[in-house]
Amino acid sequence: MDKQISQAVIRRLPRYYRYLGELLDDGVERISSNDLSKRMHVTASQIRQDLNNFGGFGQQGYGYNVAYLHDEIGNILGVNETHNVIVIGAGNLGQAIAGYVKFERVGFKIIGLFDTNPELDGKMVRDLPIRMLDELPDFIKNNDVEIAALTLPKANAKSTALKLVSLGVHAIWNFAHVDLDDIPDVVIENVHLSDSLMQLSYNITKQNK
Amino acid sequence: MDKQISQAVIRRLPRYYRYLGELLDDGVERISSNDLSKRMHVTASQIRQDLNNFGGFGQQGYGYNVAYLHDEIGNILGVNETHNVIVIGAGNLGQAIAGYVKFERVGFKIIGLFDTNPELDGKMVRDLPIRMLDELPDFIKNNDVEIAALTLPKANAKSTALKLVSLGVHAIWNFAHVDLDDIPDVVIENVHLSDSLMQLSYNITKQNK
DNA sequence: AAAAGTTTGTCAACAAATTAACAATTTATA
DNA sequence: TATAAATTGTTAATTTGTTGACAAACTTTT
Repeated sequence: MDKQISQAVIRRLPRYYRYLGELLDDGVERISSNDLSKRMHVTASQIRQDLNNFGGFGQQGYGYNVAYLHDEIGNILGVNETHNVIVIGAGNLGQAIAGYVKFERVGFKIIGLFDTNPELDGKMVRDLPIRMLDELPDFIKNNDVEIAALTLPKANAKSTALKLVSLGVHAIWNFAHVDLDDIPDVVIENVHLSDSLMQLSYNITKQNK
Repeated sequence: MDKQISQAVIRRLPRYYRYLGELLDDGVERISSNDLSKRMHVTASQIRQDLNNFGGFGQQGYGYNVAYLHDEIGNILGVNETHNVIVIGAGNLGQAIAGYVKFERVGFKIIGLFDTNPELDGKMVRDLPIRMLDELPDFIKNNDVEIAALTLPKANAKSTALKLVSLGVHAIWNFAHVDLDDIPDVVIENVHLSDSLMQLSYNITKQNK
């Protein structure tokens, strides 16, 4: 058992989830892989192949029930449970991420915001106080922190990540532009805005040739 | 000619560029694909294969000259020229992106920040005034705007993107969580933070099984 | 100056991912 | 209720991407 699912498939799941959510909002009850493929600009075959990694959610001659499939993918992604999140680095990006998780993302709850700058100590960002980094050990001990978003300069990212892991944080959502992939016992998701912007730049440059 | 380079390769280029930049900062003069592969945790074969899509930058028996290769990849990515950027949506994320591009990314210059909320009109974000969206046509006419970062609610994303394209913007860096891939004559780079967080969630959930 | 050691660029082999095809099954229609 | 149409799950074929291998070319050592 425990067939290994490729990251290529995992990367597509949130997109399916998003489209199914929209269909749900639009009151669509059922959809075939063919119809969905047209909306999403992917092949129907890929949709069926992807979904079948996790089980047979459809029915021949009928298609997929939108509400059911949406919920099932939600389960697979783990967004039907709540994950507590703290943000390390209360700069612009940190505050933006904190606000984003708070207002937009069900399944995630933002419970703490930390920084090293003493001038920010106690300052409220919406209804969360900015705390100093030395409060981290106690805070994590007293709260069930699952995910830490790292929105701080790359110089401090690695050491902070190691500290977080040693304190019991299971997952890091890394916005610092440095790779954090050789840390054991933790799940890392890198968001390299820098890389993304360069990819855009490449595609512009290519087009102008 | 004009061999099509796969997106898999393009996605790796910024990472090479980043590592080469660090080597450069550390004063390293030359590096072999083998040494680089160990640092980056990829195969040497992949590095050589990737680079050779664009030309023979190395030399047998010697390896790659760090400064030269860094510069060449910079050229390929188009980050050795300056691209003007405007940000549409002056919320937290918009301000964070504006600040990020301004202070961190050479090759990109942030020249405008727009919003629809009249209360924000004229407010300064660092040294940039927030402008109203109806100033866009004139602004774009008078400035060489290449990239627009979209940091606004998804409801307005598509229509705003279409408007931007009709005004002559070539590229969109899209942070709204909606796909903007069926717009012609424009290069789109989607940054779906939402998808990224769900991938993280999946990997946590998977690990707990 | 010759020999030994490195390391690239590239071709070939292999692996992974995507797409196509279709039998089995269900739904819809007559 | 029988027939036609639709659509999945799954296997097979194809395409794409990655890794291995090695001759050719360069660098370093003796």
